[in-house]
Amino acid sequence: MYNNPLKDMRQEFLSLLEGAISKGYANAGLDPGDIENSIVPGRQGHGDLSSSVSFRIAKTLKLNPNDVANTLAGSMRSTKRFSKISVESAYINASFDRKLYAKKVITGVLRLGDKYGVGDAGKGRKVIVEFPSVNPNKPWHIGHLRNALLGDAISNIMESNSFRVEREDYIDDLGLQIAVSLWGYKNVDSNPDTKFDTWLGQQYVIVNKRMENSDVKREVEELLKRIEISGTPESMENRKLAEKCVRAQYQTAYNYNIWHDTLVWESDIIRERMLDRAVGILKERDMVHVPIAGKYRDCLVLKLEGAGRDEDEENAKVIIRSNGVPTYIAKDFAFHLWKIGMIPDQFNYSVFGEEQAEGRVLYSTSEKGKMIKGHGDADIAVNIIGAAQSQQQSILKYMIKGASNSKKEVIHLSYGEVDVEGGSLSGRTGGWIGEQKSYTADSLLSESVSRVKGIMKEKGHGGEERIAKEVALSAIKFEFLKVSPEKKIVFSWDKALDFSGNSGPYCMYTYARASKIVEKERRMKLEEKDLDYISDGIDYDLIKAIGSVPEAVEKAANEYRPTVIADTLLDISMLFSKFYETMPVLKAEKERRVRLAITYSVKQSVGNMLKILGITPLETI
RNA sequence: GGGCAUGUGGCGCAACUUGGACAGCGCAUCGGGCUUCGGACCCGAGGGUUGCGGGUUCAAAUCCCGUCAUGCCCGCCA
Repeated sequence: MYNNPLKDMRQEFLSLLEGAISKGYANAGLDPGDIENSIVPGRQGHGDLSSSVSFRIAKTLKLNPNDVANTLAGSMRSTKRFSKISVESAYINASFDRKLYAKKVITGVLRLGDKYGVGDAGKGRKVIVEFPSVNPNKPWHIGHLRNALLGDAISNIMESNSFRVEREDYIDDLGLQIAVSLWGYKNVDSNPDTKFDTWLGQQYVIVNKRMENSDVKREVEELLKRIEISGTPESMENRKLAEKCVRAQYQTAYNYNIWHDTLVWESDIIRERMLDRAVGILKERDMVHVPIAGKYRDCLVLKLEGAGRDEDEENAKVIIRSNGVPTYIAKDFAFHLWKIGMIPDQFNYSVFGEEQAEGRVLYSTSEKGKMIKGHGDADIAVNIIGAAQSQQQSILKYMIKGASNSKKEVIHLSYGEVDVEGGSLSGRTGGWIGEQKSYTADSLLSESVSRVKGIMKEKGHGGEERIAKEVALSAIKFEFLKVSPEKKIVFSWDKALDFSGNSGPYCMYTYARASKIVEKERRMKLEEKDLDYISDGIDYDLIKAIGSVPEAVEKAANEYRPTVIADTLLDISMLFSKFYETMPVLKAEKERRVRLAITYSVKQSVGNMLKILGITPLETI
């Protein structure tokens, strides 16, 4: 069911080492972890796996590391999986038996197909991934897009490790920003002349300026109060406006092949009185208090580490304001307790909007829907959220830790903001609008598609819309996902529209070329004698790279880093290009069958990994 | 003032979490490959005191201390 060739080899090497060490150097006092960590992939010409344990042993026992290595290598029992174990500069280098290893990798891919790479680390556990949670009064800009792409990729990665995944989007339909938009909608303009979210976002910038007028400000604040009370006409108008905007935002999401399972509305958290329960828990655990004097008089304030003197502190954290209105973090806290099952699911759900791809259904919390089992109550809650909110998130984590005694995990996957040259993408001041093109996810996609069409034309390909779109998506997604999340990105159109080099289209091209070769072979077969025609060159390097795919998938999940997938994908793609250049497949005679099998394995691995990154592999581009 | 993140050839990044053999890749530059299975490709060359200074270690881009630079956060906003 699962296959992890490299991990198996690593484990076998580990047990060989352990055996030898327990025979000769049991007194060195090594942890099994030390030995495991000493194993690294072999460098060029130094075998396939290497261990540096001898240094460690030599150190504690005051011996010569090279002697230790030789003794260890000498006393390791021989196995058929390793063809050679040698010592070089005190490193113990193990070479795989090429034929055996190649067979294991290739037959694994042939057998598992689309499931090659899948691991079982998350079996029986559920994870909720929250992304991108854009305020419902503006379009997704490229910063939100980064969030969404990360969230989508993380979700796929977790699924590839057999976790049950619920993809969630939190809609913050309360608060000042939406009150401003609603006020504008009622008093300034309600006739959109373009896509609704874009129009509303532009209007928000204009109305925001009017807030400098104190009469307007007062009216908006009045409106805000009414919105926050469930059941008022204003709250219903507000929800309607927000839903209209969210529907427009989801057109963007669908265009990017991004989908969710659940939409959770902040106003529903209030209506369902989940907040009361959450605050109740804080009170039970004695984590909050109400100062009787000072700056925070009559507020419900969180007791931070320096408990007892919060009322003197400048930066105490308010949970409920003196006027009784909860702050954002209060609602987020309640939401998170729901995510990890500390507050039972009492939402009603209804189906939201048009159907998503592949018949997936998007449920939305709502007043009128019905109870549906299966939402919330996860073992791990992953929150994809901008680095600017790290401090807030650590307070949130502190609250959850204090309120819960379960082993459930809340992960804050923080990513660096996306800036544009000389500015930020502020929603309030309209930084996202740009000078000529807006920095929205929509315009990035349409610009990229027309760029791809141009390239296709140059190369004499048809320029089909569907293909151009998927290639453009591959470029955009790969570009964002190959950089570590914590790094900030400075966006420029030149860079964004340059698809050369380490790019999504390069990987797509690999997939298409491999597909072309393999397309006429209905059934891949591999016989024992075919293995003789694997050389010690690029063909074997390719096999090794393919063999490392399952480990990459596992690592990506452990570290919540899609980069690991992107790197492996590039690795295989680059090796395949070299292979393609130097080792003919269809024209080969004796080697034809192995090379076909290798090519098929490339296609399968690359395809599987592209899908994990949210990219659709195409056989023709 | 406190906190978080980042700093790697001209540019964009990888390797840092778990210290291991010569710091990888792409762009740009220069020089090659008559498009044989798809040239959105491949091969070669030049280009690095991994911000700086200490320390730990057989071994440091990686760990520790200090320091500098840049960005962000620190509201009864969300």
